[in-house]
Amino acid sequence: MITLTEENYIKAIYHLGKYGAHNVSTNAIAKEMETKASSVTDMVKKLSEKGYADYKKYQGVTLTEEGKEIALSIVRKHRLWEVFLVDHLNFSWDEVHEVAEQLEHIKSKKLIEQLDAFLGFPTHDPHGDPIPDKSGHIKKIDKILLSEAQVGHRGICVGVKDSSSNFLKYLDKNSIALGTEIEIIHREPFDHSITIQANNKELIISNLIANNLFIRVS
Amino acid sequence: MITLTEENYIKAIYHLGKYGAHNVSTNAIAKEMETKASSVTDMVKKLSEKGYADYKKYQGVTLTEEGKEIALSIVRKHRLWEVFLVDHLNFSWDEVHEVAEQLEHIKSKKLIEQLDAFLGFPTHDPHGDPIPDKSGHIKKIDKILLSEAQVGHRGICVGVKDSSSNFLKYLDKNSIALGTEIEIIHREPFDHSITIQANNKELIISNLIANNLFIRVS
DNA sequence: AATAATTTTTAGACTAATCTAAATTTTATT
DNA sequence: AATAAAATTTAGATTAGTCTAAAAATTATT
Repeated sequence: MITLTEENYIKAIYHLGKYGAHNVSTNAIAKEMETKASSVTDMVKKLSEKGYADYKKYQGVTLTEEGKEIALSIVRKHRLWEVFLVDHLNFSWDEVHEVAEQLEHIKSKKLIEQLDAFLGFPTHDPHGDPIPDKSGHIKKIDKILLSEAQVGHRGICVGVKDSSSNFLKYLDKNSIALGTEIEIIHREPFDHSITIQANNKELIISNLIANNLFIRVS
Repeated sequence: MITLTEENYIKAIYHLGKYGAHNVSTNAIAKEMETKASSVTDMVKKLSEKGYADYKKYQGVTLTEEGKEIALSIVRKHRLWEVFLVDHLNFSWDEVHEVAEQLEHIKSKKLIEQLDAFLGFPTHDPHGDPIPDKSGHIKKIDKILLSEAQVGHRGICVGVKDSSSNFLKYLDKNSIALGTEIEIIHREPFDHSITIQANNKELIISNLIANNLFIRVS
């Protein structure tokens, strides 16, 4: 049987290793999990013994196929619950994370499949992140960061990279949501801030903001 | 902070102490929790130190007001989730318990209040058990066990005492559900089995069955 | 009232997960 | 290549919850 703590470590390793298949470092996991490196060492040894991860001393860790499957099932549950909270329980996109962190550990195959059906088999969560299907497959859409878009181009907002409450509240305040049409009017060479047109209004956003907003160019 | 295990002990003490305010014995808790008496002793000491229970050596344990509040909030969550599973996720009443046991520990005030509203503020769960309101108040209905009903009387089924899967499946098989009209035709003196009329059919049920079905006499 | 049976508690050990502090290994810098 | 800095691991302790086996208290029976 897999414990809640093991699940959380597997999820952390998955998220840290997502881009590029390189080994995830002990310190990186410790930072992500807000724990100490020594605790991480103990746990990755255990995950390795149980067959969820490959670990060699001082060399970092990667997930095995079994580990990845577990990670994807947790991600799937997390994102489906987020959709439920936003679509049916009046949560806003900056409120869902904490609760979904708890709900993602509920174990019941029937529950999650019925929930999926109840929600209409959504493909993306409220932050635009893709929801793995029953067999763990993720449908990728070609999105780019707003900071990488060229002046003159237009696209629609399809996701956020950072989903911290502060960032999401900033977007709400400026009427930027998933589906919002955005045109890049001007990029300021000095600070890389960007002037965009959205909701028929011009808005200047900092490079940091632009670096955390995904659009699909149309 | 209260742990998951503490919550489960509090819930067990609540359920065992529900009828009559007498002290709950160590052995009774051990049986309910499927654990050893020595573990129970340790835990009730801890609950007592934390202010959730009153405990005196060899004398059993009762919940404090704070303990009762916690118990009621867990019961409320459990039963609301059961309604959700049955009403919206196609679970049958014999499948909900295990999953609700997990969901009842999710901590989020907003979640449970929004869920309550989403479900239309239900007053009873799929087994006919009352759902405590936000402030822990339970609305009691006057129900009696079918085994206590008099021959000739009629009523509607409003709850089950046992909610084990086997019992609930028996009821399904015999088309008895919450809301079913039942008339007591005959009681057999020898084994206390009862002949009832339900769904326009006569049915003989054992005393054990009759002892686990609640009706409201009409 | 004494003894037997049952219940409950205590003592001590175990596992999972964590931590601090020290030791070791790897990586970076001179 | 030697040394300094950073990252990682080990050793040993701690907490929550559990267990077995033995001791103590309560309850039942003669």
